[in-house]
Order: sequence, then C-alpha cells, then structure tokens
Amino acid sequence: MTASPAPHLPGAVLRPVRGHHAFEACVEQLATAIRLGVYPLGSTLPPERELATMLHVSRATLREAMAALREAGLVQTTRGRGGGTVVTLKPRTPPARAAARISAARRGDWLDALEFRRIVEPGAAYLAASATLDQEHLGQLERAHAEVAAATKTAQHRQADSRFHLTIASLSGSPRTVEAVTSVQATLHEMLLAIPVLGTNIAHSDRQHAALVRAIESGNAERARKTMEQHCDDTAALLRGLVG
Amino acid sequence: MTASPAPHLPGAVLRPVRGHHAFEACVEQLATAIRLGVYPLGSTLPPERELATMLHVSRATLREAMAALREAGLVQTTRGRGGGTVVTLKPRTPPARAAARISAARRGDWLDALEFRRIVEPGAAYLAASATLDQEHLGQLERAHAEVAAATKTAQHRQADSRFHLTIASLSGSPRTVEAVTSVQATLHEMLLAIPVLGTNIAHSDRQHAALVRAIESGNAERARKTMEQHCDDTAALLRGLVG
DNA sequence: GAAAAATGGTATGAACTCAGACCATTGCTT
DNA sequence: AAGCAATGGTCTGAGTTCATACCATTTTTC
Repeated sequence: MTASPAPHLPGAVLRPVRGHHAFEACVEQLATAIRLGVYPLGSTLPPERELATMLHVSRATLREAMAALREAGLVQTTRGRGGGTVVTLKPRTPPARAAARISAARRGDWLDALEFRRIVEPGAAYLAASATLDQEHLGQLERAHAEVAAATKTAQHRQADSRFHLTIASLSGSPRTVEAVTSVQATLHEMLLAIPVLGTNIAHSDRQHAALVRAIESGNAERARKTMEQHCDDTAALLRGLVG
Repeated sequence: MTASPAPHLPGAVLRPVRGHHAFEACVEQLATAIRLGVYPLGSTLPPERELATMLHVSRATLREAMAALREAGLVQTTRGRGGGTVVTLKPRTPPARAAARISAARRGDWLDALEFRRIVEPGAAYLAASATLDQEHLGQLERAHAEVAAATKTAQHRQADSRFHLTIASLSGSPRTVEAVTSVQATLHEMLLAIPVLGTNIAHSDRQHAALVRAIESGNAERARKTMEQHCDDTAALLRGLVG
C-alpha cells in the first residue's frame, strides 16, 4: 500500500514542459503576431537585439527564426541604419486546404479553444470595462474598432478583428489574460484559415463590436461580458458545425 | 513611412518563449504537483521513463529534476522492481518568510493571478456544471469535496482545497481550462505560503464548496459560476489586503 | 532456486542554445 | 567628405538537452 495513490489529476495537470525548440517557438510567436496583425503589412519589426530580449532568447536563436520567416516569405530584411525587417506577408492562403485533412487531435484542440474562449474573452471584456481607461487607452480601443469596421477584404477584416480583441485584452491590464486571449485568437485564426470560408455575417459582428465598445467605455462590466459572451457564442456556433 | 507601425500590442503579446531551462521547469511542475496534492504524501510517482514522456523531456533531464527534488527532501527513491520515487514532502514551510521580502514584480504577478482566477475558475465551474458527468466523475467530485471538508490541519486543508479546485477544472473536460486553473492554483499556493497565515474562514469556505458541488451535480451552470465567483472574491479580498 | 520483469543508475556523442565579441552595410549629422 | 550611429551578419567556445544504449538492483513468477 503506497498510501492514497494519485487520483485522476496527474494526467490532466502535468503537461509538456516546453513544446519544441526555442527557435521553433520564436517562429510560431512571430508568425502568429504577424498573422494576427499585431505587425501589419509593411510595418517594421523591432531590431533583432530588442526582439531577442523580448522573447528571452539569444540573438543567434532569434536570427534562425527570422531566417525561417524570411524563407517563408512573411518578411524581408535590409541592412544598415534605418534597415530592419519589414512584414511582407504573402497571406499564404492555407497551404493547400486539401492537405488540411484535419486530425482528430487538432479538431479536439479547436473545440477546446472555442470553449476556453467563451470563458476568457468575456472575462477580458469584463476587466476592461472595470478598469479606468485614460485617453490613450480609449484611443486605442476606438481606433481598433474603426479599423475592423472599415476593413473590406476578408483577410484584412480577420486581422483587424484579431487586433480588436487583443486590444480589449490589453486594456484589461492583466498579462495572464492577454496571454490567454492571444492563444485563443491564434487558434481561431488557424481554424478560419483551414475552414471553407464562411461569409461571416460581418454586419452582425460589427453591431456586437460597437455594443462592446460602448459597454467598455461606459464602464458597464456586466454588460460588456454578456455582449462578448453572445459574440463568442455566435462565432462558435458557425464554426462548430463545420468542424465537429 | 513604414506603413502603420504596430500600436501597443507587441509588448503585450510577445512573451518569453520559455522561462528557464528544461530541468528547472520539470522541478517546478513536479514540485507544484506535489505541493498541490496531486501526488499526496506517501504516494508513488510514475516511473521515470513515463514521467519523462509526459513532460516531453529526456530521461536524463528528468533525472536531474528528480535529484533536485530528492535533495530538497520532497521525495525518496528506491531501486528495483516495485521501487520508485515516493512523496515524503517535509512541508518545508516557506524557506524563511523573513527572506521573502516580496519583489514588486512578484506582487504584481500575484494580483494578476487573482484577477485571472476570478475569470477562469468560475468558467471552469460553469463548464463542469454544463457537462454530463458519469458516476466516476461524480465520485471524484464528491471524494474531493469530502477530503477538503474533513481536513483539519491547515497544510492538509490547503492541499485538499487545491485538489478540489483542480478536480472541478478537470470535470470541465477542457485541457486549456485545466492548465489555466493549475497555473492559478500554483500561484495562489505560493501566496499563501509567503503570507502570514490568516485563519481562512474554513467554515465559510466549506459552505461555498458544498454549494458548488450541489450546483455542479444538478447541472445548474449559471449558479455554479456565480458561486465560484463569490468564492474567488472572498479569498481575493483577504489576500489583496495583505499583499497590496 | 532460476529466470523474467520493472525499476533506478550510468555513459556517450550529436544537436541545440547561449553569451559575447567582432564585422559589414547603410543612413544621418556635422 | 568624415565620422557616428543603427542595424543586420558572422564566429567561437561553453553549457544544456537529447536519444539511445547498457548496467545494477529488487521483486515477482515459475
């Protein structure tokens, strides 16, 4: 008798200590940031030394990642003062949707992301509405909203939408919340790329966005959360059918 | 003009690609699992080869971590068939609370964890109540609840409480949710160790636990969430005062 | 009692990552 | 035109981590 052995938790609690090699992780983070529109088309990434510091990675490793991005056509690099790495982002439509016969594990992760999203994004909206926002924050929010409302092409709209949601998360002032929303948005983005593009009801979505902005600006936390919940539910309903 | 340069998001979105060396991460995960009571006193950890696989780490690296745990007095190891590594856990009260003059960064992370917790744990409760639970799940939940209600000594109670919350998370069936709750509970645990132990109002806490179990078993998701929110708020109120 | 099985203990060479220094190119300032 | 500054490009040696064997000890099985 080795005393009460562990119950059911170990399998759930212990998780891989790190997904992959450092440079792969860099590629993933940067590519995600670019695809989500954190660095829009034509913008310049921070200098290598700075990025390396941000990611807690040696410059050598970061450079390997940059080389990969360059080879993938996401960025271009020029030397010398005023040079740097700019985003070119050939949107790289899903590398052959045909090949994307979605594995069961991936599908499971997607569905999980939808569930988790319906927890964290409403939570982020709640926090954002609870926070006291200065002019700069309000400006960020309204700008993000204006961009998503103005976007016409789907790819643009997708990026602007990601940026909008990430902006709300960043207004929450909670790093863990930002991280969770980033992860969820990345997966969402992946799903939308792999799934036969559905004509997202943009008008409907924009009405919800507008309501969100109003709720957050007026500090109505409860309402911001409800609105975001509805927004997540609407998106999820569309996607679940096509994935499940 | 390098096109719309990135706004405010990069700083929030890009995060360290991996905190530390692999073996440190192993130590942290295992120590956390032990302290949270996933592996209770006297229980045997899985064989090294198995743990290494779970954590996606080479056995060599895992063994370094085990050596550290052994040296720290958390576990003991015996060889041969039927041997293995058992939890001895000299509870190691906070390695000198005096030395724990808490850095500002740490304090910030703690407060962030409290905010994030109030998002994810209620969400986990909501999902758990929404899920259809079979006999085994119900048994896990009731056992976890019984243990936390029966615990007398504070250290025991703390572990049982962690297990209770992790069990609810695991009932949600959402890996991302489990991960989030695990992270939050680990930080909470750290806080409680470093803070002059307050006589948590155990009776009050247990009433809330009981209400949670009822709500989850009856499938009342909305109510489970509200109850958990209240529970988190009550805990947070106590802690914020002592940390802020 | 002998063989098998399960477990921890040890060793080796390849690959990855790091930190730091230095080089090369380009634009800005004087 | 000369020098400075900012940026990417290259090199090197040390430290980690990995994968894969193989060894040693104990219990179980026959």
